[in-house]
Amino acid sequence: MVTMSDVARAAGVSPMTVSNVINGRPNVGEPTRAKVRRVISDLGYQVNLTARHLRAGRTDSIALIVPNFNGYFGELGDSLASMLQPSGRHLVMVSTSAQVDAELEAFSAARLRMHDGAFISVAGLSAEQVARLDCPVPVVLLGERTMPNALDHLQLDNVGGAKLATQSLIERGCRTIAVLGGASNREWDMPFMRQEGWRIALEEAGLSADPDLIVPLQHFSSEEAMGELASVLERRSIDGVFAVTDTVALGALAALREARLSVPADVQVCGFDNLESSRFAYPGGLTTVGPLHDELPRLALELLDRRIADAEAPAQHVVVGMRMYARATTR
Amino acid sequence: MVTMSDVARAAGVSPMTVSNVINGRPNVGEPTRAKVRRVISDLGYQVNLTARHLRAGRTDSIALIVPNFNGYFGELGDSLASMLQPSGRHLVMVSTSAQVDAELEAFSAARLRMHDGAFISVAGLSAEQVARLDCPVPVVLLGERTMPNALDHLQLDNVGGAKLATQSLIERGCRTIAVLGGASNREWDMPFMRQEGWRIALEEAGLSADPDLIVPLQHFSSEEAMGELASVLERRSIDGVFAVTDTVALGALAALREARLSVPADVQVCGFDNLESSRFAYPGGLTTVGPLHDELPRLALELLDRRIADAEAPAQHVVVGMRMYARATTR
DNA sequence: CTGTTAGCGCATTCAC
DNA sequence: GTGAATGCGCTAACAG
Repeated sequence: MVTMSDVARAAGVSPMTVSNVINGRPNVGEPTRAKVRRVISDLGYQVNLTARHLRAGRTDSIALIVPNFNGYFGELGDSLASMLQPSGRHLVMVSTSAQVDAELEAFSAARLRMHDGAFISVAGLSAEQVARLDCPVPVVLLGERTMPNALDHLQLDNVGGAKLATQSLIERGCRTIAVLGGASNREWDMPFMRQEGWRIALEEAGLSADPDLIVPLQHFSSEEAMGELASVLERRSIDGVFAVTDTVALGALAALREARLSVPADVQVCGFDNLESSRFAYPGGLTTVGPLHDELPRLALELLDRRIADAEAPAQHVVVGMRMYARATTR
Repeated sequence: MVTMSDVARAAGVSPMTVSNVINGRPNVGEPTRAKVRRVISDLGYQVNLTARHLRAGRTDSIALIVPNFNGYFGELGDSLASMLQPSGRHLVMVSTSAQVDAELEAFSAARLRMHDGAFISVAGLSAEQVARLDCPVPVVLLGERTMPNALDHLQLDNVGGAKLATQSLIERGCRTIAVLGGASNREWDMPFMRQEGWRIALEEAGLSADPDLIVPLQHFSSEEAMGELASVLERRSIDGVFAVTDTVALGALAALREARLSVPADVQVCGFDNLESSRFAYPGGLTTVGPLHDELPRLALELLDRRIADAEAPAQHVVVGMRMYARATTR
């Protein structure tokens, strides 16, 4: 491998001058600069980013650490990547496969230090585990869960969004609304918060939040959702489904089709997330709730850049408002 | 930050002994090992992976460099990430936003050297540009394009898959089949190869490959696909659509719905990729072609591990066979 | 079993 | 405008 010293020797200058040329520092004479440039390209020299990082402490990379690459997080990654482009930084996405031990490792100080900053989305860790995290670089939490600690935190309005979704189903005539992907425990995690929104909306409308209509899921996949809703449909009749994610809603639509129920005539469906692909779901787009387009990545980047600029700034907790995207799975 | 020397000093040993403990090397006495372990945890020490990389030349990370995170590549990333888990390696995904300059930078020796190996999916670079790539670590090309060079290369059978898709539409009665996302030029890139499969299938069946039925796309998004197919439907009638990706097919289904055409009665649709979510598309899953489940990531990892084991092994070009997944968008 | 020496490739500091 | 010295934190090779 060709190093900076090799270039320096070939150009008849010191390594430091090569470094100055590469980093565009001013105090190098034009002839020297040109000479060095030539040698660099002749030798095909490229900086060793690892050595630079060790020495200068900068990587120009930002990490996005999430439970999986597909669906919601993939879209988020694409948005963030394009937003980082102008500043010359790179987004690298890392998946924890939604496993607690993989999360702990990916969130470790050692791994975080590989980047200039990180967005981390916690799936399995408890609030206490997150509070114990040692973050050697600026970190913004993209959280479903409520995180009682000193990190910057961007959170979707889970309860509000779920309430909005459920209310719109009620307004459009639903009376028996299942929550697909409801809570399997009492923790304030994503399923529980979205279920809370469902419960509150029902109760405010004078309807009862029937526990029999809470359908917990393990993986929140379309396939699992389809199967679980199918079992519900075998034992009782419903006229609305609030799916806790758009991916889950996709499975719900499939189950309803199998059961020969018409959407939105017999059963109305509302999702959560507003995925790009949801606009193209049958029969003319999935009704769903979500933040304004690109609002979440924009705010996330603002939080991170603020933290990078001032490591001592007080931690901010920002809640992203949700709005309705009424499409064809509701009347 | 606490370094290895800090730990060594506090434990009354040399840095080398700390290193030996951390890396689980055998020749450390049990009492010393225990002592060092205690100090490490007391001080909250964590290895500096950058320094380790500089010194030892190993990162335990594999890069997956792709045009975007969403859809097909997101699914691929999830598969590869779980396959790498057992060997203790981590997948990091990097997006080039499908831009040529971003691709050149992401594929640069400097960036590749940050990892123990890389899977790279070329979107914009020409074969000559790829041939000039300087790869300082093992690299496997995941390519649509035919790449005439010395790198290991895993390629979908684009022509064969497209032919299979088109043949199945013909067998099921289609006579006027549009290729949505066809070629906009004469290069052997993904759209051109899939269009070739379409052309060959038609001609083998004694049908003509009408250029008017070739619908080029720029971004291969559902939205663009929907708009472009809508214009086609305004000017002529068709009874089949071969969409060059499942994402494009989703847009096609939406356009057909808007035009009040029934799928599969009036128009049949076949995609390409077999995305997870395609199984849940209306009306009972999208008919599509794709490799066997996880065959592509499995073969890709085999190629990479072979290359890691033997840098001098001859380059392999592997073509992944395609099969039909007949679902409800065809009769 | 443990310690010493040396250096990975770069950039900060300061001298010329 | 340019160069020499120094060290970021770690580990390979060897000495004891």
